[in-house]
Amino acid sequence: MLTAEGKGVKLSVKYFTDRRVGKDFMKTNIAFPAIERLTKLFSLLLKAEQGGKEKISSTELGSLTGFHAHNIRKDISAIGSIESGKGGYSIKSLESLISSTFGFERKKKVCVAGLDMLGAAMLNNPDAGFSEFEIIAGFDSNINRMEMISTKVPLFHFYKIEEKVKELGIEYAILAVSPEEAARVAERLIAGGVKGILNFSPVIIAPKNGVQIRNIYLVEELRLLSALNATNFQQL
Amino acid sequence: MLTAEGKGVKLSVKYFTDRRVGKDFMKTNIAFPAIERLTKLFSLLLKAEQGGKEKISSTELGSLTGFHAHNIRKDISAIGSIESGKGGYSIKSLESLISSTFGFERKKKVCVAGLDMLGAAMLNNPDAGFSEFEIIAGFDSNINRMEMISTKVPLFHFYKIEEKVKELGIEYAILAVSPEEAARVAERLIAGGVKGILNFSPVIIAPKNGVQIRNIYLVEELRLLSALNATNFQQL
DNA sequence: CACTGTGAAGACCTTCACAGCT
DNA sequence: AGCTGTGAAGGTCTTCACAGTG
Repeated sequence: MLTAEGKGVKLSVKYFTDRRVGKDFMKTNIAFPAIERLTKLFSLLLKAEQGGKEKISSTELGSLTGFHAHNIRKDISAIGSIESGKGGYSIKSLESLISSTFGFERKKKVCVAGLDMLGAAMLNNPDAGFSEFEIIAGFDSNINRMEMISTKVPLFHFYKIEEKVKELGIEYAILAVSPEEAARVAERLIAGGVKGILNFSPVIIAPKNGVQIRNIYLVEELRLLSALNATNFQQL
Repeated sequence: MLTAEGKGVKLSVKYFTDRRVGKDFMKTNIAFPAIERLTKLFSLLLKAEQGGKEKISSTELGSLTGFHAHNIRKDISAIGSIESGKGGYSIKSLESLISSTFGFERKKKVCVAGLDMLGAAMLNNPDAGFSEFEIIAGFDSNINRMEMISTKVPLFHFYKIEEKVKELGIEYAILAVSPEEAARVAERLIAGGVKGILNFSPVIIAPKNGVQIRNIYLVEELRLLSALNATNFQQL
């Protein structure tokens, strides 16, 4: 719940905890880890709802996700309060609280840049079709490769990125290109106006002008797993 | 990124502080976020070394990664101390400090389970070849599909997972199967003795008996990007 | 009375400031 | 002089405990 506690600007390096709304600074109490957890809960709720369930308690959610029930309640109370009673939260209300807070109801258009095997696999990812994300374009630099890909999604050359991203209203991009191309292609996507990039290329792309970036680098993820083992790190 | 999974216990090398985990107090020294950052630094150092550089300062590392120099120095000092002088850390020494702490020198065998487009792309990932990870087997349930895949890596049916993982000494698995198969296949991999799973299937697999798991779910990653935008969240 | 909601306490992580080394 | 190394301080996030609620 939003409290109108007047507070100064705090620019911590990783987080803005205070959000400016109009003239006032409103404490949102919503932290990055909380956003991550609530996003995971959302996927879980969709599944539970399909199973015909109507209510679910923080304890149940906890054992399904591995998060502590305490933490889940706190996260939920940070974004609002909802119908709850004997068996816990109403799944429908919780779902719509999360989706309205984070804008999950709205459909969003996505493109894939880089159509080697990994990119082509993303282009045809069946899972995206069941979500609010719609993959509506693919880009590559290699005409021959593009001709060999079988897909219903229209494909274009890299030099059309800016034009098509604007024209089609693409908001998010999945990037799967060679390390050499990554920075240049990312810049074109940003110039076109995407708001976020999921980067699977083996290069770190730094966040820029409010464009959200997630870098997912296969070898680094494997290294992290092995580092966790080497230090006997125990995930809860 | 981090991460909600960052809960846990660690074995320490030097200075011990007590950390509470459940009811127990365990010794701890190196934190999850630090392991993540050091892993990223390692990839970066490899690249810098190829460029012929010999020394690098914490400030330089900071601007390349977006981390604060303070934080980087602290992370490094948590795992040991090394040759440093005028221009900063010796790249070679820093590299070998990180790799010996986390066991990155040792070669590790990896398999891919699930050979639809995404899995097949992982199987042929050229990047893995330049790392300490070697992909030496693929598994699937569909014989026809397996015959259509062109690769040098030997492929087997799911029912051989336990046998082959043991026989070949496979330590890590990349999982890219349907949501229905995910849990069963993961159990077979664990029964065979893998120590970590990188799960790209649209299902959360919970960590179990010290087997490290990273769940990377395309739609959820896109949702996180859009949630960050919806809350005006600013990354560093 | 089984559940949520939440201030307060505490664990954890980052940042700071400066001593210490080269 | 330039850079690292690190206790201490300061933020952030999680956990606790119990009040509040249908």
